[in-house]
Amino acid sequence: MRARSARGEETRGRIIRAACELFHKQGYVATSPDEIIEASGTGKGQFYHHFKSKEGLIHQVLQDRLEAIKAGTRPFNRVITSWEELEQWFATHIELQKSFSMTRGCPFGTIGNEVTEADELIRQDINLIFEVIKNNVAAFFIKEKAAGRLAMEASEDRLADFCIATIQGALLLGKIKRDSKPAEAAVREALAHLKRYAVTPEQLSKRRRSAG
Amino acid sequence: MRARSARGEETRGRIIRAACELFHKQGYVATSPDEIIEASGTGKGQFYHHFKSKEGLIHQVLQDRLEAIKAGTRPFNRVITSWEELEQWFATHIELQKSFSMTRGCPFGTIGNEVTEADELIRQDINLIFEVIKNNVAAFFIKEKAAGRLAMEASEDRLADFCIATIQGALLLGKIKRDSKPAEAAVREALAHLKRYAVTPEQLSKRRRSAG
Amino acid sequence: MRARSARGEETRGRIIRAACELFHKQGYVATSPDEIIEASGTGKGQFYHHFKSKEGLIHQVLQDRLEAIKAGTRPFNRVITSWEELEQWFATHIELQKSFSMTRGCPFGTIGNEVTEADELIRQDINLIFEVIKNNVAAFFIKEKAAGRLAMEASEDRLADFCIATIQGALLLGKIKRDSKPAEAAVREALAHLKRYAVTPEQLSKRRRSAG
Amino acid sequence: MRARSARGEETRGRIIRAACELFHKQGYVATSPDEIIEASGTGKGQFYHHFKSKEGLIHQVLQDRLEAIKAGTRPFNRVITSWEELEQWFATHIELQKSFSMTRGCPFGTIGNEVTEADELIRQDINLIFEVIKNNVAAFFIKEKAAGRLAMEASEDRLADFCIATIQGALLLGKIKRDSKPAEAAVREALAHLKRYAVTPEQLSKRRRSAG
DNA sequence: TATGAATGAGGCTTCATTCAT
DNA sequence: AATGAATGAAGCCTCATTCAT
Repeated sequence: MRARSARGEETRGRIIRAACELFHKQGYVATSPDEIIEASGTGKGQFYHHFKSKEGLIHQVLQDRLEAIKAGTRPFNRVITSWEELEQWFATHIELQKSFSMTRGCPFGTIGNEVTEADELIRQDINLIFEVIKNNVAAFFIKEKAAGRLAMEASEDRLADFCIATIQGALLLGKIKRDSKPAEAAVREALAHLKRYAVTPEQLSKRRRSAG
Repeated sequence: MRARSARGEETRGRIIRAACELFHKQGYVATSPDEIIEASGTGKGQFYHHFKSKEGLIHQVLQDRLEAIKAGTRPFNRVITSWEELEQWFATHIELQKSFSMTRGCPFGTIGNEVTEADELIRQDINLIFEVIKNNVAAFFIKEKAAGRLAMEASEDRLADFCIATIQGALLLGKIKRDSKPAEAAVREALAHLKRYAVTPEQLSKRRRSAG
Repeated sequence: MRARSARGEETRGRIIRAACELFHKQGYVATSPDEIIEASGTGKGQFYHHFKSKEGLIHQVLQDRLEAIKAGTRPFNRVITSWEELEQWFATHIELQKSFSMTRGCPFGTIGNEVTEADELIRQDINLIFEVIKNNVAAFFIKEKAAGRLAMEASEDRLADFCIATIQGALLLGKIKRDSKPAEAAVREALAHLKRYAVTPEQLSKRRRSAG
Repeated sequence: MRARSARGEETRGRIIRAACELFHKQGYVATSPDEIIEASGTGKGQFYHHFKSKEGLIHQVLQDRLEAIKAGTRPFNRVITSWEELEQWFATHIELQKSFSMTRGCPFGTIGNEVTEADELIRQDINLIFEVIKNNVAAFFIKEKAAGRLAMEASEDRLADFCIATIQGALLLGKIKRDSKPAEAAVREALAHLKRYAVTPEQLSKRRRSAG
């Protein structure tokens, strides 16, 4: 594939960023190409030059986000290596929400919530993003289990789903109530639950001894 | 105020029901008055005869739902009197979702997720609905605690928020994945957590003895 | 014709008064039956019970005004018997306009200005009203001339048209400028003109002497 | 700002001209965008591409007229240099009205008559147009006075307001009566009044001699 | 690559009127 | 006489997209 010109790439990026911001703010259904064009400071033709349709743009926006998530540079998708970092993972989401005065939910949850049976492609894009995020969380539990620091009865997969569900639900609650407390309460309980699966060093050594 | 004529009331009801169904299916942003009019088999003017605007209709739809919830007749807002019923409360939500082939989320979560800063009135309506639902869940925990069947350190309020968040997140996840398993996984973990706060009869009698 | 019931007559009157006020404020094109119904505190059916259509109502409103004008009770259509009263006739119009903070024109001029070729009936109603008003003004000039107090070369008819035109133009100007000064300036010049036709008592006695 | 494409400019012009004609014929309240679109042979979107709203279009139409008036090319806003031309100024208005079989008033008066408190911007546009027209008339009186050909007691400003009011009133009367005679009568009286302020050459030379 | 003109379907709402009670 | 439900055309405007330059 021929490399796009720097100029074109920049315009494309501006459109994607403007769209991303607007989708987070008001969802994609409520966001019109005109609004994105206006916000990105481009012309009408540029929009359809870079994206074949509004749906195509949404796809590209999500691809873009997926890449960023895979890169793992953002706080909420950094590799989790400790319980503390898991705690931070939850906290970061709520901090983001607070930074918008509790008026927005999760950027991906917002989009996922909007999809209908007609938006199958978008659903798959969102699904992929959630898959990657989930795998990141699951990886931590897998690693912990492998190290014997997680109770045998814990299902890493289930715990990851539980994490995703809790944070999504917490953010939705926060947005609906315009209040961070219920979101924090939910997260607190979720963490309490997760930590019960953690095997402490003492338990671990005792277990090893008896096993030995 | 004099009672509305049966004729008008029926049309109004048809519009509300059609709207409710469409909002659940595709959200209120993506639903046009025309679509509701078509679905309810009314004329264009009737919509604006009964509701002052689309926003007004959304408000009425939510008022209507609120009344139904307060009445407590639907499975997901019936009074919860046992752990089994709590479990059922979670299950009912997922059953509803399954009945729509996992293509929809929670009717209220869907709406709540769509609200922007411009829809403050709707946000408040949704908030009220969640408040009522939460109180119903919280009431169970309060009752259990009063009976000494819930650990002292459990916060009934926080547990209720946790329940709401978990089920909302689970339904959203289920919709995005078009799969009930992750939703069920999340709910299973949530229930496991909640039950840890439960005090078993044996524990209870032991505790009473030592207290006596 | 059977007399209408007092109750019905009252509703009819309320509608006419509300319509009259709204037509003056914003013209009849911009005024909807709904608005009139709302302002008169009636039901939808009453409107079409008393008037066969919006146009029919306009006609009735103008008939109503015509009667009032013929009765000659309002300041701006009282019989004019002196130059002072003519001056007052002009002033009254501008005072009315001032009482609405210069936001409205003449109630009849406003309607007359709106008529199109499609509103032939309304045009005739308005025409009749202007005819009666004009005749009232003309009557003064006729009386003055008959008494020898108006220059022979003055055409009573033309002067009356001139009065109507001037006051209508003045009120329109006042409304457009939201300022009474230009309206007053126009009226002042008009009066200056009219008075030049007046024959003073001295001129009159001199003329009589020479004629005798 | 870069010049618009010839293509766009032409469409825009067609819309403005169609609107102008319709506003004159039936006022702006009674004229719908659809009607203008139809008359200008454009598509629906073009209307809102070129004008931000119906009100925006009205504003542009008036701006357009204002420019034309300032340019002074049309008969009714050409520079007035003699009493004969002033007479023509009045006559031209009535001729225009006659060309429409006495079914229309002044294009600007019609619009000015329709404005309500909600149309403040339009009112200001119309006001500006009347200001320019008035200044043109006033300029004649100012010039005449400067040349000593106008009575000292004449107020140029007041006379200009008087001219505007008279012609507006005359046109309204003409439209309401569908007859040019009352309008002509009013104008004839107005001119008679104005000419009384004129100082004839004989008076002028006599005055100069006595002053010398 | 870039601009914005053009298109027409559709979105939300009001209009004027008629009908049933 | 009175109420308000019903109707569907129309009003103003935005939408998503394509086309011409």
